[in-house]
Amino acid sequence: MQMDERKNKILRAIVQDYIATAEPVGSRTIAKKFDLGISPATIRNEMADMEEMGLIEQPHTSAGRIPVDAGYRYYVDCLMEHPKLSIKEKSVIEQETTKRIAEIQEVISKTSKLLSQLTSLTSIVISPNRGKSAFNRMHFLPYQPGQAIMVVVKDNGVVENQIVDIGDNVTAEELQRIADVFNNKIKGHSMTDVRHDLLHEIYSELTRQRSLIDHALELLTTVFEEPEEDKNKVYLDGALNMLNQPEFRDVEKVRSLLQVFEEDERVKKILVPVTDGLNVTIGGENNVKELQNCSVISATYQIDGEPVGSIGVIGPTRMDYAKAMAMVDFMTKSLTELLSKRRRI
Amino acid sequence: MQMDERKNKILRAIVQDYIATAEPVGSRTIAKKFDLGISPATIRNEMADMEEMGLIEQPHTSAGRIPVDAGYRYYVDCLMEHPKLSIKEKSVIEQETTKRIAEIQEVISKTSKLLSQLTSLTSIVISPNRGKSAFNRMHFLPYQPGQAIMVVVKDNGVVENQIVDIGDNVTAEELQRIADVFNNKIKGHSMTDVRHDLLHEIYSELTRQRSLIDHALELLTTVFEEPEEDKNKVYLDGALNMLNQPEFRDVEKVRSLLQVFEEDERVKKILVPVTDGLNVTIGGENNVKELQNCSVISATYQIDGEPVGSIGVIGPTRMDYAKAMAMVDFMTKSLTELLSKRRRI
DNA sequence: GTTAGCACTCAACAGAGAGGAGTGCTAACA
DNA sequence: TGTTAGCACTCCTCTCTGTTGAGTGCTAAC
Repeated sequence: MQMDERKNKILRAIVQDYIATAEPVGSRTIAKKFDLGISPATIRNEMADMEEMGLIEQPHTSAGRIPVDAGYRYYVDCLMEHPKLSIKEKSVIEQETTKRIAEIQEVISKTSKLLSQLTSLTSIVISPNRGKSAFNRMHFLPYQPGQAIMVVVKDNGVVENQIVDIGDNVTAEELQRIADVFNNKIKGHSMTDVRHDLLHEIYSELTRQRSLIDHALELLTTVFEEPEEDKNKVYLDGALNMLNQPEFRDVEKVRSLLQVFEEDERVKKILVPVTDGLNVTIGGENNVKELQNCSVISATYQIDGEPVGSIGVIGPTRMDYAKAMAMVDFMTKSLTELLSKRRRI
Repeated sequence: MQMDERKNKILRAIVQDYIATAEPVGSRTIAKKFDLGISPATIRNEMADMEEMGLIEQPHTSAGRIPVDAGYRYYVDCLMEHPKLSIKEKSVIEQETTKRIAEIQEVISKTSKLLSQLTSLTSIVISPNRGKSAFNRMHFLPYQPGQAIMVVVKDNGVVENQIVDIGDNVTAEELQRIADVFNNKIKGHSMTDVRHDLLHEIYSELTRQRSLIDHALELLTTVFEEPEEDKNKVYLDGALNMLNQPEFRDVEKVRSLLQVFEEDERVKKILVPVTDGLNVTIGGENNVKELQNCSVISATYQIDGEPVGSIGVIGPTRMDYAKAMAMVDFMTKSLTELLSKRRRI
């Protein structure tokens, strides 16, 4: 059995009307609201066909039809029109994002908030792994007896400082010498590089301060290790938007959903990694079982052409896919641009 | 009309039973469950009295009694026994908190999580204002043309760095001179002090670099301004515990409650500042109107004898006050101790 | 002052009936 | 052969009704 043009029109009507009203759609409703030029009876026949094909279903005998996962899937893949964002929507986004924002975490957080506001859905953004930044140079500054301030500059321009325990009898000159050796040897290398290749070389140059070197290496490692808060941090906004959906009129459902949202690890699982373009996960396709009634639209944003994080929205399967997809798409591009622009050095 | 011992016993029974079951408590129930040695009829008479006194009420004519705010208040103030935490509970807390935790924010966050877990309520902790730290000294390090790294050491030992725009034609020596002036003049002063008293002096010493000084002051100010994330940050955990309460079977109530929880400013308002001891706010006593059906138990924790932040739990008015109060009390002390211990310098 | 007895109230529940939305089927029609 | 009108049928939803049971207040007896 094939989907002809008329079936397409009817299915599109069903999905769109159900998205708008959250009520099962009857044949008469379609005939009235959508000008298809055919009678309710004909529509009924077609609907019976599509029910057999597994695209729609009846909640009960005397109800209208609602789409099932496969129906949404077909709608998203084949029937849906892909509207551009309106000028107004774009300008809102641009207004919000062009405010100079210093911190990368703040950019992400703002993006997440904006996305949930504009879609009235729940937004998820996973922050980029800063990682992969290489060592550029280090400085030591006096702190107090037995301790120094170690300032590390990374290749991506990030500056970090840390208090370092040193022996009581280490002079400023010795510290400077250590810094010099580090700066000469490991500039442009990541910490793993150092561990693998350069350790021996560094040791041989500074045999006298070997224990101090060990210490400094240890500390550098902690600097280059992602601090917990930067490691793929999850931003989730608009969770309460879900409560506006009639699908979540039941507190039990609300609880199980919000419980997922509270656990970062499970939220991360929601966003399927895609390398390019938009990913749409509908209902049962989802790998988190509490979200069997939800759909997820996700994408990957990039820094200098390299995918570094994910962004997406989540809503009931009955969501406005067209709008949500346009939003996520635009925000992904906007974020990619924003993050690539702000890199310096 | 006075509360005699028998009324006390009956009210205590009503409150305790209602806390446990969330069902209106009838005279027969009390007579059966609590061995008061009087008949249901007598209990009914006493209950009628107490209803007149505004301590309890009937949801409808043929229902048992439930406490109203004033009833809870009387219970908390006069009737409640104050149990100590069990050895087991204490050991759980101690086990969790004695794991060495480096970051103060992490201490707070752990505390909040623990508190909500142990009470099955929603916990709120407001992190201390680090503020009030004074300037100790500053250093400049090279960054790239036109920019330098400004490293600031505060009196409390905190080290912070920031990228500073300087003119292209500013030499390292000039920067050093500026640093020297700052280090001599404003050591031990807060930024407001500087603004008020020392500005003139600094200007006169460095007339030549006046514009640069302005810039440096600007930057110092931002360093000494609390970064957004540290400014009385709100930690809220176990919001979903509320959904377990039969009081929140209605999604509308859930939404309005969670909406309050999402706004830090409103959450802060929930915790009434107290200088000493525990504060119990019951139902309508609360200043956030969405929480008229909730009670809040809060306290203030200290660093070196000075109150710096608040901690508390929030639950339905029908909460286990005794347990919650014991928990908050213990956690407050534990936090105070933990934070005072870890200060150095 | 306390208690047993009793009439009364009212929420909660279940069942019955009406109304209505929507279907599938059949037969007629183009 | 595809389309449509008509009609019987299904089943949800709402309302009404009666029943049940928990719990009360009142009265009178102890």
